[in-house]
Amino acid sequence: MTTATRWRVVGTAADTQADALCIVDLDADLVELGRIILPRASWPAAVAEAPAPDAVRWVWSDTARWYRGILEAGATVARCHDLRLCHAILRTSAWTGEAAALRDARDWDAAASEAGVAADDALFDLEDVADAAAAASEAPHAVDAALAEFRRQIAAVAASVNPGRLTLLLAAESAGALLAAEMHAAGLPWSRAVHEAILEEVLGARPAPGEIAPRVRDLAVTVRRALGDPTASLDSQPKLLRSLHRVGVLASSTSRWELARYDHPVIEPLLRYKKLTRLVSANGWAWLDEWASEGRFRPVYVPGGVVTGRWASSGGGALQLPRQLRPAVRADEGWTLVVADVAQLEPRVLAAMSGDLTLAGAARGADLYDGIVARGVVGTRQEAKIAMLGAMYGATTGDSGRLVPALRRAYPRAMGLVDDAARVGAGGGVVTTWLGRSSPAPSPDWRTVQDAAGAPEATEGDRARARRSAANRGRFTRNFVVQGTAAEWALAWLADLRRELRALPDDGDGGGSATVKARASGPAFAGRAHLCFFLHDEIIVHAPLGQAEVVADLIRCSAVRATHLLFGGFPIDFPLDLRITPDAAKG
DNA sequence: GATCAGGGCGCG
DNA sequence: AAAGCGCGCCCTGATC
Repeated sequence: MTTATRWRVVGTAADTQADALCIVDLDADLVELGRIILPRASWPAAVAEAPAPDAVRWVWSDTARWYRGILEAGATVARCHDLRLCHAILRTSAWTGEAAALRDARDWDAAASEAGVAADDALFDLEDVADAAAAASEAPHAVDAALAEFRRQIAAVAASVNPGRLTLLLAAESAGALLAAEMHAAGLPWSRAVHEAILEEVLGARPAPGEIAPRVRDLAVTVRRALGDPTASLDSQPKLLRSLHRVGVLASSTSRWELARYDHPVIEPLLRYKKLTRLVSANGWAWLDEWASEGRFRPVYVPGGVVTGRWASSGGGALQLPRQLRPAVRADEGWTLVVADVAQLEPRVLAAMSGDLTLAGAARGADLYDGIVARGVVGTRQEAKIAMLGAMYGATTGDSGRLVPALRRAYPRAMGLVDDAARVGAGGGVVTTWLGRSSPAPSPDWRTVQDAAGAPEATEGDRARARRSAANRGRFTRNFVVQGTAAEWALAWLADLRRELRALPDDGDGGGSATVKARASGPAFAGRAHLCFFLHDEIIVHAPLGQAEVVADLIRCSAVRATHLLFGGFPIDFPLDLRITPDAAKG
């Protein structure tokens, strides 16, 4: 039996020319087994040809930086440990042990991922690294810096309050980093023709550069007529507001929901105008030209980009694609999409993490809100939804605030968890998700405001300000525990599914156009079902037609395994809405 | 000319 | 019909 290498740390090599890399093999106890130096050009090959690739966990400073070249070379890796992302988790987690050493490692706080920077920069482009600041930002990428940080992190987890859960979190976060890079490389299949057809239907024919789309222009005329001012500016909020005031619409803002309350001939065309100009500027022809080429939209995902642990995105508004344009997400010929989203992810997560068996009972079956109504807690599904969102967001007024007490009576454990989180946050404390991600400590400014309110000479204004900012922070921490744990469930789901999809056989049947066209997904994914989109509680898998049913089963099984991984035997369902469809239009 | 904050709105 | 969490992006207008 051979000794399986568990960890391979990669970084730039010290004391040599800048284009040399070093790989350090470690055994399971982090004992160094050996080092190799190689030229950077052979890095992808070194990965692709490593023995027993699925037994290796690569340890590197930043997934976006190290993985891109591998993907371009047509290879993938099974597992990694992303030091930058794990550092960010561990240095703020309330559970971390021996955290002082991590906090002293300042290089790692500053290290920004390459994911967000220009994608066309060459890997390891050190040519103009002349000044100290740039050199410092390179420091974490050196192999010995990476190795030292890795040892600090392993020690911090081992000495933590809950090493098991933190280990899960770091693994899930790192798997997410791999997936983010892979989905960028694969791209979301995007039909330019469908997108153009939608634009033309809604806006009219594509205008010449500098011109305004026909429907927008016509609507602007209508709106200006209703305003009694042929030169009124519709795109400047202050000017539009003044124009509205002149015709008797005394709104305090020009937001849609406020304008909708006024009865005036200008309102209807104005709201339509706003809708259309939004489509033009956010996802119009310019977007199409910039973001959709070769049948793919390639957003830059930013794992860990949100404090709660959700992903963010950069460029193209990947996480804000309007439902209107979803039909443009279209599988290649011979392929299909498997689209799955979780019904009411956050309240289900809340039920599980609070151990609220009553709420978990209401959640059994397809619709949690119907379950709440069936138990007589509130009257309608809509009320159940509003009440639940209000409870998780901290609503105090309106219908939502009025309905929350009913929920509190029916589900004291679940509501107690979010109420506690709010109380802790309002008092300046830190809250922590199920797997160990903690909210940031309050800012010095926040503390100053609270302290000022406690001083003897404080005014009523000081106290009101402090109450307001305490309540704001309470709503943030209230939501943090739920949103953050939901993000953890989703990551566990993704990571498991990714592993399952990797095990599928390559559909390399050479079947004509299907294989040819799917090449847009890049060499690593051309013949095999792969994840191509992720949005908080929804995934899309791009799959060869023949694998669709298998993929659907894998998606369901992964959800079950993710639930078990996080919540053990606690009886909570996470039902999926799942469909196999050539396009991602929402029913 | 570049940058920033606020309003507004798309997504969950 | 609504006001309560987390984002990114576009537009405008103010400011350097």
